[in-house]
Formats: sequence, C-alpha cells, structure tokens
Amino acid sequence: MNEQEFLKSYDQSKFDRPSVTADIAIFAFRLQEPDSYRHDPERELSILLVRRGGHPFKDCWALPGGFLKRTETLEECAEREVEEETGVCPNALMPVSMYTTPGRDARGWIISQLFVSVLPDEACQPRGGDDAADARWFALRMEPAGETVQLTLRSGDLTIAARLRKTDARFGRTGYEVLDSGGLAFDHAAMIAEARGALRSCAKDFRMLFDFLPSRFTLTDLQRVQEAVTGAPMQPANFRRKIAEFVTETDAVTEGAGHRPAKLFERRCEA
Amino acid sequence: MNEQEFLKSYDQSKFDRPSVTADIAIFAFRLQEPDSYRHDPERELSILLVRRGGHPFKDCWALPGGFLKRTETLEECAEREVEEETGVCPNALMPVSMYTTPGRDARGWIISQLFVSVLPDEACQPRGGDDAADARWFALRMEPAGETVQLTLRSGDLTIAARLRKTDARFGRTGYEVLDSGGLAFDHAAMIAEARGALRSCAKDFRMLFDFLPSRFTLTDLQRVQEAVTGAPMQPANFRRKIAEFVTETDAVTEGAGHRPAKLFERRCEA
DNA sequence: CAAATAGTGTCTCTAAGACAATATCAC
DNA sequence: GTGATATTGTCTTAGAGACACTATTTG
Repeated sequence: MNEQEFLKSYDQSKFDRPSVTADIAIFAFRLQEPDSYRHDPERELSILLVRRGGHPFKDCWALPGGFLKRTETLEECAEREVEEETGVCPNALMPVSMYTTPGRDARGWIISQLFVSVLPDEACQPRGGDDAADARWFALRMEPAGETVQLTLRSGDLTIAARLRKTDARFGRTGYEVLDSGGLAFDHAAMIAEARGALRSCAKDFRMLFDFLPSRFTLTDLQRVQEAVTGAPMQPANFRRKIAEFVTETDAVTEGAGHRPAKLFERRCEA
Repeated sequence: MNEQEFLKSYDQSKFDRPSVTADIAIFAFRLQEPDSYRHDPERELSILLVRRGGHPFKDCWALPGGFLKRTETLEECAEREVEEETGVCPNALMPVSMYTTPGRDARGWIISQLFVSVLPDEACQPRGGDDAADARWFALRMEPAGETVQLTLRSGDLTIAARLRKTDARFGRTGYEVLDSGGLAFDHAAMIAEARGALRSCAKDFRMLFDFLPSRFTLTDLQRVQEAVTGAPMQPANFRRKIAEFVTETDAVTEGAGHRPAKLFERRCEA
C-alpha cells in the first residue's frame, strides 16, 4: 500500500475524538463614578461573562466560547464566538492553556483552549447573542486566602464568589482546581483565575497595556492600568521613564478636569 | 427539558470533531569527541526524532507524538507517546502552542499540541518503539538567512535541511511557515523551530537548565548549556554570581581532566 | 487661593557586564 | 613547567526605585 492508497482508506471516524472548544477571558478596565468633581474616576479590572441560554449550566454565567469548526483555526474560532455571543470584537487573542482533564464536561469528551484578550472600555457595549441570554461586565477580584484563592465577581447587585486551590505552577503558569464554583459554569472559575494570572505575567511587557485604552490616552491612565494589572503601585517618574520609548506625544490635552490637564499620548509603532 | 434529560439526550457523535495529537520536542546536549586530552568535550544542542514506521510520511523523520485518548490529559498523552516511541521518560513537559490550521494533515481534521521537554544526556538511549521504526538524536542548528530561517538537523551521515519563514510573533512566541520541509513529516519543521524559540525564551529562568544535566554537575557545564540555549556567551564571573542562589556546593570534584578539577554542584531545592 | 493631578530632576542602590588576576590539576 | 580550565576580585555602567520639587488647571 502506498501513501495515496493509505490516505484513501483512512477513515478518521473510526477513531475516538473529542469535541474542541475555545473559551475566552476578555478583560477591560471600567470607569467608576467619581466621588467629587475634582477626583478622577477609579478604574476597576473587569471580565466579560455571558449567561448561558441552554443546557448544561442553563442560566449560569460563563466565559464566552464555543465549538471549533473544521474550516477555522482555534484563534479564529475564539474571535467568532466572542463576536457572536457578546457583539464585541476582540483585539489580539493570547492563547493561555489547554484544559483536557477527563470528565471536566458532563456532555462528554470535550477539551478547551483558554484565550485571554483585552479591550478598551469604550469598545464594548456587550449584548447577548446566539447562545447567550445576556452578556455583562463583572468587576474581578482575586485574593489569596490561606491555602486557597478567593475569586469575587460583581456586576451591580449580582455577586459570584468562587474558591480555588492552586495546583501546579510550572513554566510561569499556575493552574487551579475548583473547590466552589460559586455558580459559574463548567471549570470556568479555574479558567478565570488562570487568565488573571496570565494577564499579570504578560503585563511585564508593556505592549499589552495599550489594548486596554483608546488610541489616545494620558500617561496616568496608562499607569493606572499597569498598576491594576500587576497589583503593585509605581512612582510616576519611574513609570514615565520606562514607557517613554513606547509612546508618542500628541498636541491634544484633556479638558474639563478639576485640575491640571494632561497631554494625550499615542502608542508608538515601530518596525 | 431539565439538565438531566438534556445530558441524556446529548449525543456528541452528531457533531463534527477533530482528532487531537500531542507532539513533543525533546532537547538534550550531546557530548562530542574532544580533539585533545586537555580539551573538554564540546556540547551540541540536539533533538530527538523518530522515523515513522507507517503512512503517512512513512520513513520520514518526525517528532514523537500521537493521538489523545479519552482517559488521559494532553500532558499524560505526551508522556505516554514519548515513552512508547523512544523508550525515554521525559521530565516536565512544557506546553508551547496548538497547531490548528485547516488542512495541515492530509489524513483529515487533526489538531496538535506542541510540547517541549529537556533531558540530561545520560538519561536517553533512544530505541524505536511501537509506531516508530527508529529513534535518534539530531544535532540542531537554526540560523537566520535573510527573510527566512535555515534549520539543519544532523545525525551521523544523515542531514536534514529545512527552510522556514517567520509568520506571527506575538506574546513572546514566534510562529513559522514551512517553505521546504527537508523531508520532515507534517508541519514538524515549523514545530521544531518554534520549540527552539520556546526553549530560548524560557532559559532566562535558570531552573530549566538543570534538566539538561545529571544531578551533579560543574558550573562550567551548566554555563555551556545556558550559552548554547540562549546563543550568547557570558563571563564566567557573572554567570556564577547569577546562579549562586540556585545551586549547592558538594565535596566532590571532577577527576582525570587535563587541568584543574572543578567542584561538583547540585541543584538547590527550596520551598 | 485650594485641591487635585501632571510632569521633572536627581540621588541611591543594585544588578549586569567587562576585565583581570590567581589557583590547581594532568602530563 | 606548560597548557588548559576553575575560581575569585573589582571596576564601570545602566537601570530600578525613592523622593522631592515645580507646573497648571477648575471652582
């Protein structure tokens, strides 16, 4: 038998195969109401979730995502699913890791690729789509609590609290095991925690920060984003020194704030 | 219909699904013959390939790997396949990226997870296994050549030369497109190039270096490994300063070399 | 002017890199 | 002793972090 004949006789359907999905953790910073005309509004790290319209986990909140099709790459699938379910068009999608533990999905043998993406606040007025009854931003907090990690998601009156335990932490990535999903679908609580970690670790490279903001931004805004992602404050002088090479000054300035206006900057694009 | 009923009626086989494989790039440094009794032997970055025993790409060289089973994670699959095909038991397996381009495998819809692993030279006397007619170490060189990248693999008289073009380079990872596979199976030439890059980028973190060496080693050996992985030489004094915190001195020293003996060190294990 | 944020100058300390000198073995 | 590698000392420089100061708007 030669290769041609082999390929002709090869029947993929004879073999056991999993379904494959992409799930996407989309982060943004949402502005909160300022408490005085002088204070700048605070920014809050948020994540986009959809309410599931069908079984399983009907009416539970979940990451947007869906099944891979034969004609697309996993990344294209992720982009398509986000668009379909939330009406939002994501920027670059960073692959994080593959979830393949047997039994992780009650429907059968399903493995999932987790992606992380980041959006400027303005770009996203989510709407429910195809399979999703609703789509909303949830303010995200993740705090260590002894041996475990507490995950808190809040959207208006709605609060979701999940508890996780760290499992492996190799190659700069930390995996989590769900102790209490808090009502989140599937193993998405673990995915959200891992995505938050991936976000933190890729913030060392400044390029990602720009995706959180519109094309023109103040350096202070950029710094707030960086601080929220890394979780550590920074001296303004030092921050400015470090990002200087990545931004270009424009003529425009902010207006109407109760204090000195700030110059607007743009991302510097180089080869 | 409630969730129980939904799950009972859910039939995964109604949906189109891909086959999923794990492919593993295993690296080691192999000692070369010294040209004089005084010179230490040189080390050469090598990668473990298997010769395919069956179609497609019968008799071509390929990364070890194979199909994911329902009862295992992708990482377990990778470990099993390496063991079956080469007789070698890999250390930690680092997931690198997922290959999902439609049409990448002539057998049908097949997506693959690439892993990278690293072995001490001593640990691996490869043998052909199940699907693999043969398993061998190939010295690996990767050189930029204008717009393209030249990949050269050599094992004894056998030389494989592949040519690639860089595609995307986001999130610290570089993807490649195969221009000339040089006879390597599937898109494995691109995988090898990406794996080489992943190795380089994770070498910044010293912990990975130890996997290339037996439990006791000289600092010079460790430095040679680091230099070969990163591609850049380093001052001995600086290297020693940097790894000091990761190693412990032992009483043992090397013997019989035509020069000053070196202290043997061990990896320092901390919490 | 007061409150609030924007933006700059500069000191210190550490880490990285370069260079040079000394040490110790096999033959 | 000679050739090779092992090991250590230290100078210089670049960058991170901390701190203090000045600048500019709105009400």
